This record gives sequence, C-alpha cells and structure tokens, in this order.
Amino acid sequence: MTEPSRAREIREAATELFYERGYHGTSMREIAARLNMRAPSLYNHLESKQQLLVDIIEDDVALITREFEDATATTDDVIEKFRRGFEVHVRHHTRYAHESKIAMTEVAALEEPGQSEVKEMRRHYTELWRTLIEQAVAEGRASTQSTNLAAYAIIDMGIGIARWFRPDGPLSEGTLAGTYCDFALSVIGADSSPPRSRT
Amino acid sequence: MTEPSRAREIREAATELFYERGYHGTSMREIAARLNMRAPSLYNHLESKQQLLVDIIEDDVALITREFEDATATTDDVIEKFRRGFEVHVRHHTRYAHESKIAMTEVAALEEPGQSEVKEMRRHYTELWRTLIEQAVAEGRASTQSTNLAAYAIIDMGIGIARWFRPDGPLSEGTLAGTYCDFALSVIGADSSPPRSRT
DNA sequence: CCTACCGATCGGTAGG
DNA sequence: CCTACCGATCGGTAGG
Repeated sequence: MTEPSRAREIREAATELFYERGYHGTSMREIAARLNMRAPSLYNHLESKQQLLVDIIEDDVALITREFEDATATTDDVIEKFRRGFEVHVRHHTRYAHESKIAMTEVAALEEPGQSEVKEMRRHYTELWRTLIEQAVAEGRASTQSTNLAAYAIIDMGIGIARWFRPDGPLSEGTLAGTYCDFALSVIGADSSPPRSRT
Repeated sequence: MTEPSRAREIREAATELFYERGYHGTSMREIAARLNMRAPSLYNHLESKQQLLVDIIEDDVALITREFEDATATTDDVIEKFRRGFEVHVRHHTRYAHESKIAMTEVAALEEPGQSEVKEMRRHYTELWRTLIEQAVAEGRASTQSTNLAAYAIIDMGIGIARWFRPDGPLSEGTLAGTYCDFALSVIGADSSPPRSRT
C-alpha cells in the first residue's frame, strides 16, 4: 500500500525544493534526503530529473486551463464568465502557489520539446482570456481598447500572487479572490450590471 | 582604455546568460566564452559568481526605487504622483527587462546576507506604493478599500512585463506605459480629474 | 531499496 | 590574460 504513493511523494518533495531553490539549485540527493532515501532509489519511480520538472509544469498549466474552461462554461453572461474565470485564476495561484511559481520561473530550465510545449500551452491559455475580453467589449459590457494588454495585465496580476501569498497568513483566499476580481473588472472597464434585454 | 569597461562587459554578459538560463544554469565558463576569455581570467575583475548576482539584483532594485522617488517628487498632486510613479515602474520593466526578471526569479539563489538585503529593499519599494495609494484614498482621489492588495496588484502587473516585452516588437514603450497607467488608475479607483480647490 | 562508482562539470586557485 | 589543475558535486548506472 506504500507503493502507489511513492512517485507522488517524490514529486511533492521535488515541487517544494524546486520552489525554494530552483531546478538547477536542487540536487536529486536533496530530493531523496527529504524522503529518507538515497538518490539512486529515486530512479525506480521516475525517468530523470528533467522529466520531473516537465511533469510538474505541464500538469499545472493543463490544470489551470481546464479549471478556466470548466468555470466559464457554467454561464452565458460574458461578465459572469470573466468573473468566474478570474476567480479560478486567482484561486489556482493560491492553492498551487508552488507549482505556479515553478511554471513561471523554470521554463528556461526545460529542454526541448518540453519548453516549446509549455510555451504553446501558455499561449493557448492567454488566448482564452483575450477572446473572453474581446467578447465582453463586443457586447458593450467592457470598454478597454487594448484587449491584448488587458489580458496580459490581469493574468500577470494573478501570477504575482504565487510569489507572496501565504496560506497561513491573515488574508483568506476568498477575500483575495473577491478583491482581485474587482481589480480585474475595472482593468477591462467592465459594466458589471446585468445585461439589459433588448428593447 | 579597454580596462575600465571589462568588468562592465562581464556583468552584461552575465546578465544576459542569467536571464536566459538562470543563475545555477549558467557557468563561469559560459560567461567567459561570450567574451572570448577563459573562466579563470574573469576573476581578475570580480570576486565570485555570487557577487555578480548580488550586484545585478541590488543595483536593479536600488535603481527602480530611486527612479520612483525622483519621479514622484516632481509634483504635489497625488494622482499625478501615482501616474508618474507608475510610468517609471512600467518603463523600468521594459528597459531593464533582463535585470528585472533576474531580480524577480533568482532571489532564492542569493546567499545571506544578500537575500535578506534584497527582500528588505523590495519591502521598502512596496511600502512606497502602499503609502502613495493610502494618500490618494485619504484625499478622496481614489476609492479602493484594499490599499495593500492594490499595491501588490499594480506592482505585479508591471513586473509581468519583464517576462513578455520585446523591445523590437510592435508595441512601443510609450503606448504600453500609457495603457498600463490607465489600468493602474482604474485598479485603485482613481478620480483622475484635477483636485478641486477648497471653497 | 541499497552501496559502489562512473564521467562530466562545477567554481575557483596557483603560478606565471 | 593564459594553462594546468584542485576538490566537490552533479545526474545517473551497475549490480545485487
């Protein structure tokens, strides 16, 4: 019964160490030491150090993308989509702050083809935001004239959270998500009142 | 006449490599190779690899702080201070995108006491923003109720620029600064009209 | 899961 | 500025 979780334990230890010291600043011996193992034993559960990084980053980007798509699919109102999508964005960067920080910081440490894959996944996620903002503007529910920059601005606002948020701090995830949603809505110049039915 | 610039050339080469591959992902041999030197020769111009990183990061944080203080000192209107300060913030992250990205990404690679020094410098910079936003709210020129989070949000918005901005891209620094200033003003709920004189 | 060990590479020094 | 070289450490393999 200890067997199926060993790979996951290794990955969790690696995630913490990559978060604290970076990929190149972490040795396989250190990861093993966290689990009271020796470095060679790790290789019964993984391919390589590099594969560990690829898995952590790709899974994180895939997860936030899926969370976004699920959350925005539950309503037709474009501002409500935006609100739910951004709440997911913020909450992801608090709940998976370590993975998110690694995904942001260690892209350069990815070898090909992993690096290109991750960049493509990120482009896709950004594109989802751009499209949503464009739609809000097209429907007259938001006023920004720079959908491109607005997308970058609100995404980066959320990513930053992963660098300073502390789960045990005084600020709750819910308060943070609410306040940041207001920030994001004002960046795109949102009219947050419900849509008028056409006369 | 080649002598006084050698240290600077080394630092510039190190900045580019740390930006591309990270501190631990860059070797002294690679830095030397960029300048057609051998690694041991570098040590005629610097103390250690670590000192190179400390210098790059501390100078960058010191510079943006000074730029902010200079820019905000040129007016008494609090919203105009905010606007000039944020323009400096944005322009810094485009002009010194490499240094800024290193300063954001490689803090964990700093040994003590450098790491604590940099964190303290950053706390101070954040504090300047918090104070400015609080003042704007106190004067009735901004409406946010979360000066703390607003400070984080607009700072992170600007920092993010260092990751995607390309000086040779289609977007000019001026356009970016203007658009982002509007974003930041709306985050704090700024009334951007000039202050009424008291009746 | 371990010990023993590999070749490669690291930051840095000695000495000129 | 160089060559020669140091001890330490790296990711990973062999073999059990």
